[in-house]
Amino acid sequence: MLKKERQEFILREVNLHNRVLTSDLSDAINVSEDTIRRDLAELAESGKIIKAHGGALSRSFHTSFHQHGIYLQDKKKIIAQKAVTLIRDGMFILSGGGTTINELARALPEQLQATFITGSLTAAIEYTRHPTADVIFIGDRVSKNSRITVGGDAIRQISHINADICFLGINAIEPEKGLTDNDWEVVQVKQAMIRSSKKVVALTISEKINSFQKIRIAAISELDILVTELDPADPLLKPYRDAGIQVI
Amino acid sequence: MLKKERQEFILREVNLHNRVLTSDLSDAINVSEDTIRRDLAELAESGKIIKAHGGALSRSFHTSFHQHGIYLQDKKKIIAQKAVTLIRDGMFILSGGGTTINELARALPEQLQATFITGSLTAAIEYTRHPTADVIFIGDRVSKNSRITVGGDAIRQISHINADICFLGINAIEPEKGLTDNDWEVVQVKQAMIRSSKKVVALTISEKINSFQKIRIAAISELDILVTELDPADPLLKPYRDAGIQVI
DNA sequence: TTATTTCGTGCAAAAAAGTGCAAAATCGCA
DNA sequence: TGCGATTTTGCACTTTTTTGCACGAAATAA
Repeated sequence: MLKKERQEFILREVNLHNRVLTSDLSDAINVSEDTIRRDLAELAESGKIIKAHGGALSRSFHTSFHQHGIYLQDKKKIIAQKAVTLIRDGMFILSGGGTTINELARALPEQLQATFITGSLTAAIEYTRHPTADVIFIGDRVSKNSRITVGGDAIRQISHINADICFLGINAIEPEKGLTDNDWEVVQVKQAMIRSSKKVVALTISEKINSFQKIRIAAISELDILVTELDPADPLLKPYRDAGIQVI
Repeated sequence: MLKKERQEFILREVNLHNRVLTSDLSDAINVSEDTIRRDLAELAESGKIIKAHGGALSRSFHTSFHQHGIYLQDKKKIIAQKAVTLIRDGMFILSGGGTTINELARALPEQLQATFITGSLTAAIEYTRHPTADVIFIGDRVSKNSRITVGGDAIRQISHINADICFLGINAIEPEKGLTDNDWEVVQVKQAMIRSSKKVVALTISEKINSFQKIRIAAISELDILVTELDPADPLLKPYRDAGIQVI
């Protein structure tokens, strides 16, 4: 079998089954694994597949359908950079959803070894992109607006977790009214997450500070850390610092 | 034998067998390999064949592959169109993951009122795009390769469901070996889905028919309906029709 | 952690390709 | 037909490509 022919075959196999093993291919084509490895390396070099330990993956499967709209994305990247400093190896991390959390997932250091528990479809996809992080998904009914799972079963499952830290992207925060939202079911889930975490971290862009919505998630006093794109010393954040919240 | 005559012979041979070896041609036409090499070089120069070390490949073979990305998606769209005809209002539908299932989710009729239960992150996102469909997510650990949830909890939850129909995008099907896959955890989940459904529908492009992988999901007899992009009367599908499977 | 698998690199043998050349065949043209 | 020019072909030789193997490094699994 010709080399080019062999590579075509491999390419077809990868695209058909999404993933191939070096050993299987070596077996099927009857050449040494070294040869297959070299083929995979070449195909990966030219961008046709994605190489992995032990085989290769289809490119089409792994390409990210990127978030459209870069609305406020820079700010959210800054927030994500700050937030990842709170994560340590071995942690169990409860995570909400939203674009800020997605940025957090993308900002994770390469070699991090941690477990992320979330009910957000988009956040889960971002977390699974990470090479070593484990991802646990909280199942239940999916809320169409927010693309997170909501409902009694989700809340029950969250209540069984003892997480080290909880990251919530929040919609509104105000010193008196606390954390608020306008979706009753989402609020229930966030409350459950707060109850199941040793530490609660709220992520928000400065625009949402000192705003509030209809339904209360939690009082300020239940919050441990607040992350914004602002300097921690910013006067806008003073009420929260005064309330004993660590602002970064 | 004239030079032109010889080159035409080579061209026929290439298009017939998709590949030729320099040594074979030299043998068949009784000229030195140098001459064959020069012929191949000329034919490749004028774009009639693809040269390779040791011989040459058919051009049609190679190019049809290059467009395979789009080509495959078209087939999957056809499959999705056929599969949606099986869905009725009010149904509870178990759904696996994969690109074919994603197409199914996009092909749902606007006014459909049904409940989709899935453990695939990408499929769930597609289903939530539908205006009226309800989406239930099966939670557990997320497998990085396939981006579906796997594990005992997922299987336990699936076992509590009594679905009307189950759509599985499958990796390999063969009359004797049945449905097979190469990821043990994914297989467990698919088996659970089959057990929990009144009807089992397998979706697959024709390339995967009569191929098999390492781990068995189910025997052919457990399958009710097979959906491919081919005409149901296609001879390739005969063994499955004969096995009592409804092929559409 | 330890054990196993897989990877990357260098190396050597074998196959194939490129190169220059000369003999043979073919062509062009009177 | 004759004769030089051109093309084609095979051969000897060198260079490149391909492939499998060995061995230490790295990654993964237990």
